[in-house]
Amino acid sequence: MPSTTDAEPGREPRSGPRGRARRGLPEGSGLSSSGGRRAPSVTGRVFSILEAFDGDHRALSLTEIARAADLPVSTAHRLVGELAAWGALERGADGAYRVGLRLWEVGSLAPRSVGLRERAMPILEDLYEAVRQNVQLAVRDGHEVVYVERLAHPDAVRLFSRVGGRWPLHPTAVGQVLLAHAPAAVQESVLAERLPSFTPRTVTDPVALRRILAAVRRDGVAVCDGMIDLAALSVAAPVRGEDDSVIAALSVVVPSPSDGGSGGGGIEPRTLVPAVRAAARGISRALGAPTAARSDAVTRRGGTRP
Amino acid sequence: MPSTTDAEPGREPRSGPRGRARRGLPEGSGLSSSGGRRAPSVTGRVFSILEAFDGDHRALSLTEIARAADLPVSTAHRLVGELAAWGALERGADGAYRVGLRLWEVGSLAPRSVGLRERAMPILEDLYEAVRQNVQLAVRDGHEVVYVERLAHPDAVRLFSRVGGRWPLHPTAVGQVLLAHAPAAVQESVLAERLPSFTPRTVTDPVALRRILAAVRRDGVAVCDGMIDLAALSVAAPVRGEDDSVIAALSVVVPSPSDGGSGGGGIEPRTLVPAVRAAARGISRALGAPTAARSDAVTRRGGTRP
DNA sequence: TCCTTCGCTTCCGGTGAACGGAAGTCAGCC
DNA sequence: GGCTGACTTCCGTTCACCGGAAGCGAAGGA
Repeated sequence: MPSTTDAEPGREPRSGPRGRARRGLPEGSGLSSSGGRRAPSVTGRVFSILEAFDGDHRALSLTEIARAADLPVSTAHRLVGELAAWGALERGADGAYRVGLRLWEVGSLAPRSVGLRERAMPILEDLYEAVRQNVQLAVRDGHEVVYVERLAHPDAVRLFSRVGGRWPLHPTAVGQVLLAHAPAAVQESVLAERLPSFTPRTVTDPVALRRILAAVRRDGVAVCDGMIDLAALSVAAPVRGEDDSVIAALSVVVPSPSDGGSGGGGIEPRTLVPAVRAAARGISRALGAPTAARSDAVTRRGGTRP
Repeated sequence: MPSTTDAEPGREPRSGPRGRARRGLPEGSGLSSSGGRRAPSVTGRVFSILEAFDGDHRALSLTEIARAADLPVSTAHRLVGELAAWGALERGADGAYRVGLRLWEVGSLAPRSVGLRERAMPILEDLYEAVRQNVQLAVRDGHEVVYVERLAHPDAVRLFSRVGGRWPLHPTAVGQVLLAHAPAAVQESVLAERLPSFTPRTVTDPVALRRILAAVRRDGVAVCDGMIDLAALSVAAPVRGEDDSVIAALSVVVPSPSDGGSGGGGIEPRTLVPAVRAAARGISRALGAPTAARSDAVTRRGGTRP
């Protein structure tokens, strides 16, 4: 039994705040030179070096890497040297290390991001042209959404998310779509967590969330108003794969009408629903989803090509 | 002296055909159980596993990985297990391994690809809207171009390149631009190689190529007609960074007018030059390039937004 | 049904790759 | 000139890694 894929243990919730050692939690405060556990494989150390980089830390010195990865400098030096020799890291003229092109190349073979992206792109383009706002494509990984693609108009609402970035599932429209169609075990496990709140409008109550998820399944769209940022409202719809399961979600983010300030010339969110739904079906069809193919005539955009 | 970045040793030219062992070359043929050299670090083995994946091999079984990476199955099994546990690889329901989302995430922190891409995207979009053909953004790595982004219209010429893919410098317009502005050492070293030919029109003669590079520097554009694919013509211009050095190249690919067949309703390539040049300057400006900023008024695209 | 094949997984003893403290080097700064 | 902080090199010890071999289980053929 090849197994593994489905049950998914939720992949350790994205290690704590950076800089904090990644050992256990046993405070103790002591240097713990003997007690502390550690995943002591070379591979593990390499990973912890890679994890030292994130959206806010794209360039790190050797010492910073060593500190973030909780490794002795000399060890970090050796490993970083190997990583840089292969091209996983690159060293700038300033001596700082950055993620290298080679690593990006391999990463760009990931079917769940780039593979998906390639097929979705033309349709995302069209949707973007139509709304001239933020258009996002995301997948679920464990208990989080990972943004795979994003087209952003310079004048559109500024978002907190980022291509390659992660967010919790419950306060984002894409997350709600993905959660609503996730295996029951995942849903329960998310609902059992204490969910973080970002604005007064963030829904964190399990009962309320459960109701929302049911609505999302019923309507085929999720609408999130000001749950992460009071100024933004997003509308998302599910993207289905060959086996008709939901593998991604598509969203448009516009200024929130309920946000007093900026939203002035905003679009009425209701009008976005058909466009988002149609685009999501379009992508599903491009991926070979059975149900999307059925209503072909209806969903087809623009004129037929001669 | 932090060094390293510039001299660039050309990074071992993308290991041979896959499946071929990666040991030295000493044919010998023998099992070489004792003689054979090998880069025997764990990190190196991990890399050779990652290298087993490429555009034509996005899903591999354990045995295939072991064969491609030239590792004993049991060793591959252990390492692949660690990679999968972290998320660098993912195992599908079919038991095959694919590149994982986590690796893609880290890769998407690479400043030379995604960082560049993020700033270039809006301008690429506009150019794409204008020409409705293939628009590409690429950087140089050693003696190759690496394609960082690509917008392709469904009806445009089908290209051989791929986001995340590599090609030699000399037969591509982006490559010629990047080579023309590369450090002298790199240029000489490329010109000294025996350059592969792809079509009858591929320029491989060092003298001719040198002339082309000079023209590219003079004109600020490269035009490549049918050097990789007789049906395609591409026009490229340089993108400059903060220090005014060329860090990327932008191109538009259209059907070749000299190609008898399809090119029918093609665009006259000459007309593309200003658009490509303007877009490249636009990106340079967005990146903070000094020369691009200067002629701001001239390069500014479209009307000012109210 | 039994046998073979093939791919994956597990086990385990020997060993050399990796570890990391310590010392050396180099800038920048007081 | 001495100090600080970051990076690099050295080297003896040790334990993580290696990989052959055996065990499994599914698929296919007789």
